[in-house]
Amino acid sequence: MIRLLLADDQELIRSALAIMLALEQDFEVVASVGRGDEVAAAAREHHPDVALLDIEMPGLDGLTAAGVLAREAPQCRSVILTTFGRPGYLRRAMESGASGFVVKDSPPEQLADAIRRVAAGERVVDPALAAESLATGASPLTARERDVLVAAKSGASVSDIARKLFLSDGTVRNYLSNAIAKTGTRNRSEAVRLAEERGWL
Amino acid sequence: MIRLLLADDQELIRSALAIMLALEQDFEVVASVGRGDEVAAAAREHHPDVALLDIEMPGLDGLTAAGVLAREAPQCRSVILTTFGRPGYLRRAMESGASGFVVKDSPPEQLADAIRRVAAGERVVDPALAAESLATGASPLTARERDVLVAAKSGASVSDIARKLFLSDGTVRNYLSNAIAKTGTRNRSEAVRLAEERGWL
DNA sequence: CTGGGCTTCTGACATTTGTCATCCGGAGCT
DNA sequence: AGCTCCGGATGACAAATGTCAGAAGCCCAG
Repeated sequence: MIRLLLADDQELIRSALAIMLALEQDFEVVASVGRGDEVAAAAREHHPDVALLDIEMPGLDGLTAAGVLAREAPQCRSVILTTFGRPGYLRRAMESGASGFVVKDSPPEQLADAIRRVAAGERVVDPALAAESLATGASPLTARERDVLVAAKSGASVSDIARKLFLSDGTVRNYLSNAIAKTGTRNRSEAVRLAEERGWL
Repeated sequence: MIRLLLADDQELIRSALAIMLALEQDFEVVASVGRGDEVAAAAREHHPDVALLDIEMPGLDGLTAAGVLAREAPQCRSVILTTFGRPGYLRRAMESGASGFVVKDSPPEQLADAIRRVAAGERVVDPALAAESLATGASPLTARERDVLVAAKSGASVSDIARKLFLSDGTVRNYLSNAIAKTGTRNRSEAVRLAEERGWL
């Protein structure tokens, strides 16, 4: 019997997944939470073998939650289950100690299969995604360049960003300029979009 | 017996929902598609009473699909089932002839309840969302202002937008300036974000 | 038919962005 | 000790963006 923990902020999806997975004879859903920061406590209480984590959750995102689990409940392996097959997410998931990565539009048997293999100690990754991940490669951005892009996401002006990061305006403009050059885009918004798509933020 | 059609691009979610809904004794899932442009054909073939439509789908979005259904298969009512509770989506859903609107993070009983009521001829809307929809009100943007914002979404420059819409650069700048003023924001990107959140695009 | 709103355009202007060259100090490597 | 790379900064310049006033045509409601 494989004990499962479900973490997804959308109740409807969480319940539906719980019901679907419970139909498999060797699965048992022992806990189900709607926030990333409830994952660790639930794992301590219910001792799941595998945690299914959505990335987008209030409180704590799934990638970070996987890292916390790896430290605090090492007997429980993590599978990231998410909408977006961003290559950068995959990389970060693996770095955070997750054992599996499944996108929400894969066929249902694939999820069950992934869970069984992860429970057995294997690492499982959507093959199409793995290929793309290798192709797009790691982020070319430095830490600061990333910070500036993140701050620019909401449409902030140069001086807004400068104030938020305690930098001078000119420095911010330089970082933005570098980021634009490295991403091969033509302005701030394009750079933000591309970096976000690639999972570099 | 209420006959259901499911349309959602994420296979996992679609299957999970199908299994969950099939557990209700008075529901029968008669069709399940992954693209908006397959909805009408499936409805013609399987005569569902209620169609559950996600908004984000390849081919044709759920809102437009609801409009098509209303014309081509009027005996089938539509329920929009989506991740985002954007007030503007609700308005557009109702204008396209949908009978219900449920967000994906509502509790599962609420979905079943909504389906039954819609099948019985009622209109059903998430109450919290309805309130917000009235509060934020209709879009203050003119058709052209909206066009320009849509074109600006991907980070295009003024002249890119101008070429795409067959306008002069100056005109585009005026529309952008108006849109920025009407949204009470401070630049293009903020205006785009806000308008998108409000469902004005 | 007159006024008002929307669309489209122009030109002028101030501000913001993006680019470039250059500089300094610290961390890390050889 | 030298070298290089990165973070941080300055100043200057060109290009893009945002603002404003004005003007013409169009359509619709009163």
